[in-house]
Amino acid sequence: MSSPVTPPLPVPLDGMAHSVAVDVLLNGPLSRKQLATRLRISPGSVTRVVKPLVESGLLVELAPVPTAGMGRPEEPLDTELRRDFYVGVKITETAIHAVVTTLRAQVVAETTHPLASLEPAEVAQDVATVIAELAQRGYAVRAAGVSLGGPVTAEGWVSGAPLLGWYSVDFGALLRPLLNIPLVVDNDLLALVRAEKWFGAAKSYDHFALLTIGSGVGYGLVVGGRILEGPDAGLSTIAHLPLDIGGGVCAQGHTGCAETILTTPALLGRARLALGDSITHEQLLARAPSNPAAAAIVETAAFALGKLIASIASVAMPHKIILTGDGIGLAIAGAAALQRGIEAHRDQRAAPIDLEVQVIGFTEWARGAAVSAIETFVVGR
Amino acid sequence: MSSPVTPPLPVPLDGMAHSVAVDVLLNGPLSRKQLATRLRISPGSVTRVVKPLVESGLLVELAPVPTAGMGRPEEPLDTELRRDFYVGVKITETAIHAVVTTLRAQVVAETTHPLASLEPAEVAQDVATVIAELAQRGYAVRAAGVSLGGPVTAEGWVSGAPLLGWYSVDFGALLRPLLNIPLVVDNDLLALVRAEKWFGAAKSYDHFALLTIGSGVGYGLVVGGRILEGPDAGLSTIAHLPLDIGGGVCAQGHTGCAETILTTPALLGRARLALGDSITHEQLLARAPSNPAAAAIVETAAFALGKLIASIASVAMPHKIILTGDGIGLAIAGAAALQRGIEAHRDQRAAPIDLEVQVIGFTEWARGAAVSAIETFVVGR
DNA sequence: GTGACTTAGTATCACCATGAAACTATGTAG
DNA sequence: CTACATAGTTTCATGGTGATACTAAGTCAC
Repeated sequence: MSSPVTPPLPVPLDGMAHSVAVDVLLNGPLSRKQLATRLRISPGSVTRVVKPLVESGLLVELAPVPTAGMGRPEEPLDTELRRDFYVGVKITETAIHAVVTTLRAQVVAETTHPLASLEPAEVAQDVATVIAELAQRGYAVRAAGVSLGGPVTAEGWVSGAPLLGWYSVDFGALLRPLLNIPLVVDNDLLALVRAEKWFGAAKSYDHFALLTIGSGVGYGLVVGGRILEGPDAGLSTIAHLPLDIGGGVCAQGHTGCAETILTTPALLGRARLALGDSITHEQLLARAPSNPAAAAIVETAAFALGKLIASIASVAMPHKIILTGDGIGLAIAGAAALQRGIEAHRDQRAAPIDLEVQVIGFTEWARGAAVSAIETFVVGR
Repeated sequence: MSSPVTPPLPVPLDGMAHSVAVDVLLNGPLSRKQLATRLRISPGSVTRVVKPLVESGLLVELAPVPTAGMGRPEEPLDTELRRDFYVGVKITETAIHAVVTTLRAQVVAETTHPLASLEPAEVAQDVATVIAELAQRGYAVRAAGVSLGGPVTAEGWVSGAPLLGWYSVDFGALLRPLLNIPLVVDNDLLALVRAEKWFGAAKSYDHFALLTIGSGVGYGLVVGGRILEGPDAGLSTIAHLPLDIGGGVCAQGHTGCAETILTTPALLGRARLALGDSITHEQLLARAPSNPAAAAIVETAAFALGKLIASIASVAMPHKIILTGDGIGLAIAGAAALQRGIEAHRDQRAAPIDLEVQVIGFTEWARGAAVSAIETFVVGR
């Protein structure tokens, strides 16, 4: 597992130095003057704090920016992004998707490695191999984040990952000895939330929700700038929210759960009864405009999705809701029905819902895992 | 409006002095040793910070407590509760309910004043009269909190209070000149949340939800120790959450909203169709054990309430849910059905819901308003 | 161009909240 | 009565902070 790794960030950075470094990372480039205003400290303190950060190479001074008005131009400071890199790995039931990112979570390399076995020890070996291979491409990788579908403790113990067939697996303990860099194991959905929160569409929001649809229904919530991380957070219990008394019965015996209506398997189950066994998710969505039976299936599900979004808006009161996941095509094909579903259960006096639909792929999921590492080892939770 | 008022708290208290004063208020009595441990400061700092607080009379030293083990006994510090008092006023469509509380929100006096008119200026006059009368009983009232049903801005502007018929009323501006103490106007439900958070059942929780049923459905959420106070927070938009496709139609044209099922008017509407026009809420609940028609109405509603609670648990993920309000009898009479409603839509892997049912009256609503004042002018938000 | 002006960033210094350490106070155990 | 344990106080050095005066680097008017 050799890789061109130098020690991680010089020192874990004390209070104000940490605040400055994080502010520049997340909102940079920033001049000293801007930092003083944003962090509410005196100009003198900024000078004192910034100096060692520039000397250590963590921050770099950019060329003075020509100001519009009078006075000395500002000298923006930015994070040095060519020095430290991070690996993010998303484990699915068929493959390992890995990316290398900068400290600002920009993807600079990626790879996919098919999984021959789902045996935890073998997967750990495969993940270590993939990380070593990426590091050999010349990136100084400082830490790794690995994500998977299921609740994970801070130490990397997986209580249950149904799609992988893992139960009570201490994946962190399996993988950590195979790496020579710090490792964090995270729930995949929470990792995606972290990416949106620090570097994504929710960067300027400290109160938002993320909802994913696909093989399951995923949900994460950020309030007051903090990600909700209780034991239930990785379970996506929202999948059992009541949406339709006429819905099917879920694996736990509930009637009309979100997961009996919104997941891709649920959609395909209805579609195959109506349109034939061979139909795929894409075909179902494509046929909706012309085929009444397909349209009915899509619209019913999209309407229910709107109800779910309205419920989230009323209960969690987020300022923004990001909707994404492999099954996001439903929200696009059924956009009108989705909007009707929202309106059917939204208080008319309430603020309109700021809903953002995102199409993402494996890269974004893996990037989320990299952000887990950046958050854990650099930004701090 | 004369009242025996001395200036409010000496000084707004700086950082660590404030932390110490608040910790003793909320969790006292506490010895200096305990404060050092809890606030993670050195013993010397505690001595330095505590001294002026005792000298100013805000804190008092209690008798040394005989310790179990060896060593010098601890000398507990407690908040002086006989010096500063606060008034809380809840305005309903029929009356003003007012209480005087200590700094620790213990009710020491209360009164009710019927409202002859709902004209805002006249109500303001009545509130001022009630506050003056309470102050004349010998309590040095430092600040007042007033709560009502509807969204209120920080300055006391009421955008809409349907039960009072107030729309765009600057009640703070009307009332403030009539008082000689600081005033805060608050949403009634948020005020109740504040009382639970600082001095009530949720004191040890920094993440909980409060749900009330009665003439409407009220909802408040605390996450990370902070009360959600967006513009929608006072609207209780949760009243439109979808619970039952077979429910009635609400005033906004939605089908199966929580408010068409759970509110006392909704319950009575169904009961009068089945059991006669004269039945009251109490009678309906009392008859449920023996009368199948009454039982069906109660159980259907309680089941739906359980679904609502499960939805809150899944979406907001609180560690505790407090259920209360004038219509709380439904949750008691229909306890079994409520529990079935929860189980019908709760992920089996999720942690059990810590549900607390509270029976409260006007006193508790008014006390909430007093806590609004204490929070605003003493504890800080 | 030159000097007045404006704004960014730096150097110096007094301040003060903090923790470490030594000390005092007040109890129990033998 | 002495040894000991724990609470609380005093003293003092430290270090992060803002105020202030300063330097740096530009624009603008003439």
